[in-house]
Amino acid sequence: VQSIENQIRGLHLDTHTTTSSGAIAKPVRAMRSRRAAEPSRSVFAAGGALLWSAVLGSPALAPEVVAALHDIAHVRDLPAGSLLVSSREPARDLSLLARGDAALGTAAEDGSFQPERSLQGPAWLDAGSAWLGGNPAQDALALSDVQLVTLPRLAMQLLLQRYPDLARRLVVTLARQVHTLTLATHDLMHKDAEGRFAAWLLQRCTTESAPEAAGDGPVVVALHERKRDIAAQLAITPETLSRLLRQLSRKGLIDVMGYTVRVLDLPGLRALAGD
Amino acid sequence: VQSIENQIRGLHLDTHTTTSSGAIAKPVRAMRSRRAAEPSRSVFAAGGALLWSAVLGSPALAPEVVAALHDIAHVRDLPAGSLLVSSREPARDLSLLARGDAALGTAAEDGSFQPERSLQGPAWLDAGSAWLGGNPAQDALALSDVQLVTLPRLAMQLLLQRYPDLARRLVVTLARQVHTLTLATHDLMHKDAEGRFAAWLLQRCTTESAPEAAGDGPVVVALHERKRDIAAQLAITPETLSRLLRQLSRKGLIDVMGYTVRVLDLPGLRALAGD
DNA sequence: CGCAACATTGAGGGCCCTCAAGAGGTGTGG
DNA sequence: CCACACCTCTTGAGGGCCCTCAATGTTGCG
Repeated sequence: VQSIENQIRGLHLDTHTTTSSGAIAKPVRAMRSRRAAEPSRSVFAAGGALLWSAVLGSPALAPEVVAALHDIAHVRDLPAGSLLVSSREPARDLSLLARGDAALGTAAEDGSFQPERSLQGPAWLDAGSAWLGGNPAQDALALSDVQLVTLPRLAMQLLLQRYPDLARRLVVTLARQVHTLTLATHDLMHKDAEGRFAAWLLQRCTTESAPEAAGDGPVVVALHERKRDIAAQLAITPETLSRLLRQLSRKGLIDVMGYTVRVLDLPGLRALAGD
Repeated sequence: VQSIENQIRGLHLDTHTTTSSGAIAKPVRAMRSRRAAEPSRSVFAAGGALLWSAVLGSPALAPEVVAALHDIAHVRDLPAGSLLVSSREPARDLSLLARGDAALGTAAEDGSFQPERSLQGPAWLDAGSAWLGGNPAQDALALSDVQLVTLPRLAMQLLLQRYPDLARRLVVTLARQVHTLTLATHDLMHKDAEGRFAAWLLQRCTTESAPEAAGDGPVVVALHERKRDIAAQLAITPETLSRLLRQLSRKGLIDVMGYTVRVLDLPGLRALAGD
């Protein structure tokens, strides 16, 4: 249980870190920073096509569909710390994050926030709750300045009627969420902390270093979030994560330098991950 | 880890139990039984309308949509123990259970099966994987003789194009699954065994005794599955579940008689469940 | 420099799993 | 009909994993 201010502050710890001395000996924290320095054109630059293909699938949407989505979308720029989705009021819109970082979790009345999952860049915040006529199951908190896009459910429903391809993509989006959540539940039920962390690391390896060109010996994973947030995602305490890092490092599976992890033994990690 | 035969056998333990002596002193196991005694007309009796409204929502589907679904649906009667969905091969169909009981979980090569969730009656087995072009995240095992319905993804996609209302219902179905899984993940991450069991009991109270007419003092919950399966759903061992039952019973929150649980203190249970 | 937050490390303890034994019930074969 | 195998549930003893609490080191900031 921690205050929102703390979580935000953590993201701005190192706005000018790469300028400092050692890039090896000291933790190189490739946090998401310096965002304000860039112009705000964002994903909407190309008329929004980039945003929609990022969240609705790669085969580009028809221009008229993009235009229609653009018509019904409400776009808002919100500061870090904003509550983007609240489980206390009925979900009337589909919501997605066009730009910035956010955490899904549970917000308490006292202002604390328990993160369960973290999101970045263009990604859905909640594509499902609006269809159920109830409240979202999770809250969403902006960890950086963000651009929030909301799609009224009723308007979206009309669009689905008109553009069957859009409906198919929404189905795929939700199916992917079901898949991800099913795997997450499975891990929580059957794997211990070590296994879950190994699986987490492996996923970071594959999704992050897509250009797996260079000698695949030591894969380097940069931790984009605070370790306590990683721990929260794995449902363990920061202390346990710290011990796990040391433990795996002692076994020679990984090499930890601050916020940079070099994976030395992929098969070994896979064995720990269970399957 | 247990053999499939054991799980099946467990369901037929008491085919003629209600005829026996004491309904109070002895465990009254209202298991799903005597199914073979009933005629096999099943949910498809009324032209399938019952089935589809059960899995796709209450406002009845248009007759032509029902007919179209019926056209593309493959219906199979399978014996207990059949593997209904396999995570070892790509999902080409949406699959649902028209009749019977099944468990979702993980099947190992040695024939053992780790259940994670149990389903009964008309219910979706897997409405999502087919859209992803990959393998299902879970296996499904028939616990009783079942009627399996599969819908080829391609044919389904054509139907979604023709009938937008059908697309909307599929979206709602998937959204509901996302909601359920999100809550399950939350419980696993933040609640201990006692809290998860309390939450499970409360859900059984509300979904089961829909006709909450009679004096709401002692709510009676009948355990439809083996306790070891309940334990598996809660990600605890049968031993722990047994101890939990005794513990809650000693506290006066519930009263346990075999497979019948009387809930004596709903507010107390709610407090244990956390929220 | 002092403060605040994060990460790390150690000590202690609680929750829950593992292992083992026993009771009760059911189906099977002698 | 009874012995036997087999399953389930229960109960106890022991132990491991991970949490909690506390102290310390490090880094960034006013």
